[in-house]
Formats: sequence, C-alpha cells, structure tokens
Amino acid sequence: MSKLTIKDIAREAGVSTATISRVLNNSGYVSQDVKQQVLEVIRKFNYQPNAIARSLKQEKSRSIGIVLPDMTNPYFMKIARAIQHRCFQEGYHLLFVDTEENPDKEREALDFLTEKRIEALILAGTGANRDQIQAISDSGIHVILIDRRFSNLKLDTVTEDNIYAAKSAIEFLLEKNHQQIGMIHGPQSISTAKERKQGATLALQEAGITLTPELVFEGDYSRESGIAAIRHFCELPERPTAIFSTNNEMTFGIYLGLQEMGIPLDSIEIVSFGNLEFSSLFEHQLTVIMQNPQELGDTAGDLLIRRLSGGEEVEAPQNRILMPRLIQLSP
Amino acid sequence: MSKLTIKDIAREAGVSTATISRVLNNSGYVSQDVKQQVLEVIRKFNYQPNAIARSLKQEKSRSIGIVLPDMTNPYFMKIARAIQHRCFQEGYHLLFVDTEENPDKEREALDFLTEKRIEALILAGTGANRDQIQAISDSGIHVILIDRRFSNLKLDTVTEDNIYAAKSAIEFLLEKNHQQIGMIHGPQSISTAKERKQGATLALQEAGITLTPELVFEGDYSRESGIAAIRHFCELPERPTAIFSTNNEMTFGIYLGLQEMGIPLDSIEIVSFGNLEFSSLFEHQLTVIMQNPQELGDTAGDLLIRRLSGGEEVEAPQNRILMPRLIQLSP
DNA sequence: TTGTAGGCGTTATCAA
DNA sequence: TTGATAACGCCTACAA
Repeated sequence: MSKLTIKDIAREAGVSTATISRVLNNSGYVSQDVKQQVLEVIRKFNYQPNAIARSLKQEKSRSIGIVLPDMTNPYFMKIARAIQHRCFQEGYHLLFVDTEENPDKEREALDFLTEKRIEALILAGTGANRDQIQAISDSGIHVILIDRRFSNLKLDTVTEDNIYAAKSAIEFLLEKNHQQIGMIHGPQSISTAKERKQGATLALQEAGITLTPELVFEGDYSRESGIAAIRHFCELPERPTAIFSTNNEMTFGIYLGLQEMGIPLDSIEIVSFGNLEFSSLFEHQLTVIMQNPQELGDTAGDLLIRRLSGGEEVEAPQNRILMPRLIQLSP
Repeated sequence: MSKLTIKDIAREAGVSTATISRVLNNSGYVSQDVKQQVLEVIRKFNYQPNAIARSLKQEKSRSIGIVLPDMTNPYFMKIARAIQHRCFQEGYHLLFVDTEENPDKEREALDFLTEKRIEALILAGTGANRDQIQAISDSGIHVILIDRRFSNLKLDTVTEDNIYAAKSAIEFLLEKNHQQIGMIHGPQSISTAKERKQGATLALQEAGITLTPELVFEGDYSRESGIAAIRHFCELPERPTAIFSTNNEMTFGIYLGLQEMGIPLDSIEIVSFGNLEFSSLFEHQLTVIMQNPQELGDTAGDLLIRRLSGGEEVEAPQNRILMPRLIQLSP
C-alpha cells in the first residue's frame, strides 16, 4: 500500500540509487542499456518519485503562493488561471489561498505559505499585513502584488490604472452633459476602490464642479450596497441622472434597486467597472470599464518567471500598469 | 537570506534540537522555563519550521488534491471554497489544478499530485482517465468524486440528482401544456450532461411522447452552442414553445440567439440548470434548477475529513446525492 | 526533563 | 560509466 522508493527500484533493477536518480533527472552519464532497463522497471512498478523528498534535498519547493480575496470571483480566477499556465510550463505549481477579504486569514495564509517554503508570492491583498509582506520580500521570496497595491512598498506590482479609468468614466458622463452624477464607491481600505474614488474626484475638480456629498455613496463592493445606494439617491430632492459605479456587483445591485423602486432601467445612465455580460439583454444606457484579467495574469506570470529564473542581479521593482478600456454598450 | 533551521534555534537557545521540536509540537516533556525561553528565541528570530522536512519525516503531506474542469466557473469554486474551509480547520491544505476539460491535462495533474503525495483526491473529472483514478484509489489515497461520477467505479461520490432534476423540469413544462419542447444538451462524455439528457428523455417517455430528433440539439455547455440551438430551432417548420437547457451558459446563449433573431425573450418558456441571476431584470418566463455548490462542498468536506481521520475500518463507498430545486422565477 | 542519533526519500559529490 | 555516502531539516525512539 505504501509507496515504492528509489531504493526498491534500484534493488529491482540491480543498480544503485544514484543511477536511478540519474535516469530520473537525465543528469550525469548513464549507458543506454542501463537506462532502458531502469525505465522498464520504473514503468513496470509505476514508480513515482517523492516530490517532497526531492524538494527537501534540492532546497527548492518549486511552489508559488497565490493569495486572493475571493476565489469565487471570476475576475481573480482568470488572473490565476493565466498565472497557473505559465507556472506549469516552467515546472512550478501554485498554492492557492482565499482570504475572503479577511486580514486575519491573510496573515495565517502568509505564515502557512512561508512554512511551505514558497519561492514566490502573488498577492491581491486585503490592505492589511504590510509589515509581514515586506518581511517576506526581505527574506528573499519574490513578491508580486496584483490588482491591488500598497503605497510606499518597494515591490513588484501589476495593476490596472484605476485612477485614469475612473477619470475617463466621469469625463464621459460630463461630456454627455450630466449635471447630477451619483457615485458609489468601494471599501477605502482596498487600493483599487480608493484609486477609483480619487480618479472620479479628480475629474470633477478639473471640470470645476464641486462635489455634492449627497451624491457620493460609500458602498462595500456588494450587491446590497448597490441597492442601498439607489434607495439613498431616490430620497434626494434631485435624483442623479447618471451613476458611476466602481464595481459590477454594486452595479447589479443598482439595477435591482431601480427595479424595486419601479424606476425604468433606461432612465438613468450608468458607467461601471467590470464585466456585465447580461446587459445586452435589456434596454438601458450602460458603459463599462472593461478589465483584462487574462492580460494581467499573463503579465504577472512573465514577471514571475523572470524573477525566478533571473540571475542574481537585483532589478529594481517593476510596476506594470494596464489600461482598462471604456466600452459603450448602448447607443 | 536563507531560512533558519531548528539547529540554529537550538544553538541560540542553548538546548538540543529535540527540545525545540518538542516545544513546536507540544509533545513530550519540557519544563516551563525552557519552553518559555525557547518560544522567546523562536519569536525573536521569527523562526518558521520547514513544512517540507516535516512532511518527509512524518510521511504525511497533509495536502489534498482537488482537480476541477474550470477554475473560472463560480459553481466549482464555491464547492472548492467550502472544502477548503473544512480542510484548513483540520490542518490540511488544498492543491488545486484546473484541467480546462482536457483529459491530457487531467492525467498530468493526477501524476503531479501523486508525486506530491496527496493524502486524498477530490475530483470533478473530464470523464477520461478511469484506470488511473482507480489506481490512485487502490494505492490507498482517498478519492471523492464530486459533481461528476463514473459508472461502475467503487468510489465515494457527492453529486446532485441530475436525472431527477431534469425529469422534473420536463414534467413541469408538460404540465403547462407545452407540446413542442426543445432540448439542448451538453457533451455526453460528462456524466452530468448524460444524466440530464436521460432524465429528460425519461420524462417524455413516461408521458407517452415520442422524441422528435429535430427538437434535440447537442450542445457543448458553451454560450455559442446556445446561440446555435436557437438558429437551428428557428429553421424548423414548427418552432418549440419551450426549451429545456442543461446549463446556464447555454441558456445565456439562447437569450442572445433569440435577440439576434429578433424574437421576444418572453415568447418562449425556458427551464434551465444553473444560476441566472440577471434574469430578474427583464420580462420572460424562466424556471431554474437551482444547484447548491456550497452544500455539495460541505458534504464532500465532511466525508473527506471522516475518511482522513477515520480508523482502519474500511467503509463501503459512500454515495451522497443532493436534490436540486426547481425555482420558478416568473409568474 | 533533556540529549543523542538514526532515518524519512532524494540528489550530488567524490571515488572507483 | 557506476556506486557509496553524506547531506537536506525535522521528528522520535532510546539513553542519560
């Protein structure tokens, strides 16, 4: 029942373990005859080398930690899949952890991963655990922050330009002569949410428009907060004619809210971050900021492999920034 | 830069490595004084034991392999999350692999995982690699098939009752007096797709209705095949008045197809497997077979932990079957 | 209560 | 071209 070891194979093939190892790794010299014979025995007994022992000996885990805030969110999983592709190609594998946006779980996850001796860490963080992350980087583990980043931390990042995208979104609405633009933001502990708010605010400032506090709703990236935003906006003397929403879940909530209040969906113009595929199925005015998780994952994967296989020359931290595109879905 | 070992800590604390190990594992005797002192040193140097070495010594990886056909599909990831919860609680962790429905990738994944000495395998398979999976089970690794199963394989399974659900779906449409029911099925290599087709066929038979081949469209669980189905149905002399779709992606395709053909979405009644959250946003007649990935994950997690911590008594394979519910979303 | 030492399954160095 | 053998970092009899 218990697994065969290299010794069993060596005995069976009548050679030393060293020879088996050489065959396994295509390293050193080994005559064709012996090689064939050894391969035969390996196949016959379906021997599989113990990756744990190999890792210990080589002092290389060949594993990469990836820490995400929500494994059920396809956005993050598309990033993860792209990275996994690249890693498998190069003989690495991923250790996933889902923090569910919980800083405590994140801390535990990071401890767990360092004990597992990951060679690199890919992180879309909760916003907490700065010091621990810095320490991991200092200890020689390559760290790449994806989607979300920390200010003043000298680490590799691959992110989208949220400020620019949010700014464009507001400018788009201003060009269409909207005077009352409602906004719904995400948790300000998350860098993307903060930057989207910054970008939107910046666009209004540049247009010389003073921010009306009643038109700014602080949501939490959840569907419920989208509904809540609509309830709030409907209580205002002057309802917004357009809404800028900083993620797709909240936008879905907005539609649900409008429906709940009996307001026609096409009576309000919406610009939203994220994918809203279903939107083509009904009449309304929607523009989305299309993100590109696959490109983000590919970029992070390339950077990762470069860091892992790169020589000793310590490069400066890389900051790759992708540009989301504004896509108008309705005329 | 390189990590500290138990020896370093032993030297630093002026005790033997055995003592350090005892402190780390709360095993054996160790005086309070020494224990405190050791903990102090561990904290001071931020020592983290090497999980790889520990695994090798204990001949326990404490890792569970989980193989899924699509990591970007929230259905599977909700299952995975539930399992991960349970595993972390018990000190195990998950090794994820996404096969992208590719049997070759699946085979590679299984090899990879067995080399990593997983203690259990959770699998939503492509339908191939039967022998390899059986061999894994025979070698003493607990195997639990989720969502999809193999006929005639004596393994634990946690699945949904697809036959029953599909049968109910058709019965529901028959009760509403639909005479022309179109069906779109998934790839018959996947057990769920096959069972859904079986269930639907069974319901028609029991109602004494002969199957019209033109009304049965063989799709592949993709959005495109949903569109293709509509194009096909529209070419028939007599269009179906209702459609039974065996997954949500194809149903989305159906809506897109209807829109493309200029057919009002509410002119055709649909029953579909899977979640279609957006559906409440427009007028149409939709009934869904609501699946419960979290319950499936919880069930699999419980079974898994029982297998892992269960004594030597070999229990017969368990087959847990969950009942999906038919939910009418429109009057 | 603590320490010594052997071994988990590999790989890699050195001889032969 | 092959074989002995010493690690890798940890745990655990067994001694002390």
